Amino acid sequence: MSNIREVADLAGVSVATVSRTLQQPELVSPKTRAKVTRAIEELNYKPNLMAVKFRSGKTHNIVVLVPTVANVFFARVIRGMQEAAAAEGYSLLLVNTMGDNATEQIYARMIHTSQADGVVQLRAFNPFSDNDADEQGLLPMVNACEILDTPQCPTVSLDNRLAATAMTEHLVELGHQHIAMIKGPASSPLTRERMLGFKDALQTAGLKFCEELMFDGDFTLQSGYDAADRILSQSHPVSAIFCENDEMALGAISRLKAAGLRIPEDISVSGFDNIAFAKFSDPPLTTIAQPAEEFGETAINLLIDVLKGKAKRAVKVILPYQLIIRNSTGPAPAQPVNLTR
Amino acid sequence: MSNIREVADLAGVSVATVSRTLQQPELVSPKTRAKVTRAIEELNYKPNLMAVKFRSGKTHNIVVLVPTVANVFFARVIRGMQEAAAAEGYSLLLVNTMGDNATEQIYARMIHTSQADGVVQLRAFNPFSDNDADEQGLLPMVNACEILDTPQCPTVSLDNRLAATAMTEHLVELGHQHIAMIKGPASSPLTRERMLGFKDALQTAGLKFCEELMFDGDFTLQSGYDAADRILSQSHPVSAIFCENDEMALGAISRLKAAGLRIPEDISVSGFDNIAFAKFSDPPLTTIAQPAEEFGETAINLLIDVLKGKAKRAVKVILPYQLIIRNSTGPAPAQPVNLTR
DNA sequence: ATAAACAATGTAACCGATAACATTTATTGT
DNA sequence: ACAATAAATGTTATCGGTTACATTGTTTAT
Repeated sequence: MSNIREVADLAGVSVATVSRTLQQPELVSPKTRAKVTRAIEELNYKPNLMAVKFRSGKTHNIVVLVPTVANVFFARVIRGMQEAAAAEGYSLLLVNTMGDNATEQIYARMIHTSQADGVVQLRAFNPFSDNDADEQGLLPMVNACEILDTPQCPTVSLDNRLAATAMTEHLVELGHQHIAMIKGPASSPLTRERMLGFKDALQTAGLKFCEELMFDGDFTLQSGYDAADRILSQSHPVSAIFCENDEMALGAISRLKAAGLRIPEDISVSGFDNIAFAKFSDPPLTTIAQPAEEFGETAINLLIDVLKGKAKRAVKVILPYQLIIRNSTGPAPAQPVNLTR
Repeated sequence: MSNIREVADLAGVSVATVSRTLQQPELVSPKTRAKVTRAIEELNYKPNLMAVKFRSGKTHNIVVLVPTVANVFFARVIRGMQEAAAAEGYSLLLVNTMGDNATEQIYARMIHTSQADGVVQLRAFNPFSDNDADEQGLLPMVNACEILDTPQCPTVSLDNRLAATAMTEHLVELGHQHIAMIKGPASSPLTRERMLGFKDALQTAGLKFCEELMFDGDFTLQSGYDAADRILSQSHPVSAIFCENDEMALGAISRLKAAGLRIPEDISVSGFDNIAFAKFSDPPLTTIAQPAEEFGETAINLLIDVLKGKAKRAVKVILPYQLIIRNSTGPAPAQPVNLTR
């Protein structure tokens, strides 16, 4: 692999001239430029960007902490990030953290070892909180999707509380009075926010909130299936289930159908995220659409602003949601269906 | 950010000693080691890995060309790669190429600019074929999942032809004689291989292959839906549809149900990949399971072997498939159902 | 006691590009 | 024609580690 010196020798100029030919060609005479260009081609010279990055102290790498790349929603977010990063000449170091704090800390530390310039965190966990407590909020990080309670960095989020309220109102308008909820992990702020929105709507509607109708899940299909199973074997009446994401909704529907229930005639089910599968499920899923790609794009652009020093750290972007009504939700049955059969 | 020289000064030793304390502590006396360690802690020194990578010429980065991270199957492959890479101290530079050749060439070239050590390509396209034709097969690349026709590098694949034969035999055994196929893009070798396997099985069973029953798709839900739509509006009898992946199968099922057809009583549908949704669809999908994570893991390990110079380039790993029979396939109806109603 | 062998540490070149500064060459004005 | 200025090019320190080689200090063997 040839280096800049070999090119300089072959072209009969100095290394500075070669460097200038590539960086500021207008400073080099056309004659010299031609010589250099020829030498570059002859040697098939490609600048060693590792050297450039080392010297400049800018890696143009961004570490992205993703809880699970296998999640369809995150896959869309990643796509948005990818495009925004490419447009600005940045590369993404994607890390599938499986929600493991230690893993996130390790990878976030790549900015300390000069392997990356900044971090995008898609989970409500501060990977720097540990041993760099003092530096919190000063490190180039952007938090998107699932937001920290007291973020010191720019954030990109949805108003989950309001979105959950909108969904709940939709169910209430259909006449549902006994609404169960399949939640995400208790540790997730998303879950707390969506639950608050759910409660808000119930209160407005004059319905009472029932703790026994809250079921735990972990955003996977299987957990939705299992939660539905628990719903079927308890005694409270239920005419609708508000699931905190589409995967769990689809898992729940699978279990409800296996029990012989019709959706939405016997029981309504709603999701959250509007993943591609939502439109093609049977019945198509009522859900909340999030601008996933825009989450990624915005997060990356904010981070790049931070890196360029031209962003205020207090930026909090809130993206719009959209209630998508399909056929998995319908009017509440005249009288509660017996779930345990 | 402190550097090795500051540490050396504070500890009262030379930079070489600091370096050795970190790299080969056994060469440093315990007394000195303690001094250095203390200085490192005091300054919160973290080696600049960019400098290390630059000096060593090894980036420990691997470029991964993924057609779409949004594809659930690839998401699993990525997860496998991630784990294998982390175990060996490598980072992944994930690139969502959208199947664009130019994009792939640009990113693959990162190994020329010393930004990455090797490439994992998940598509049947040689990103080096362009202007580096001479070097083909000499560059550190591993091709997985969708394989080049004449690969010059190690590959990891499934025997797609045999898997498709197994699936087709399953349908034939159920009595299906009029089997349609929803294919992937014609450019994909996967499609060619699976079609060959499909033909093999038909021939063995003494059934004739019918070109009119081949429908194009692009591995997305929507394309499966659209293809099913075309199947419904043509005149040949069809009692089963072999879809080349699960997404298209789920899309097709959605359309068939909308037409009032029962699955599998009226028409059977099979998929390929066994994504998580396959188990929870209605009906659960008969499909071919691929060890997705193992694809990723094997690809990364092969590449690392290549990078270490201890792998022969002719390695071709073939991973096992598994026919998963669920309820989307069933006995062929006694007499062909009228599709166009 | 002294040479030989070994352990511990230091010195400085090096990786490849960039850019501040120095130097040479060309152009302009009078 | 010659100084003044501008344009083009060259020289070299620098980024932060690693490591070959040199040097100094400590044991061991005879």
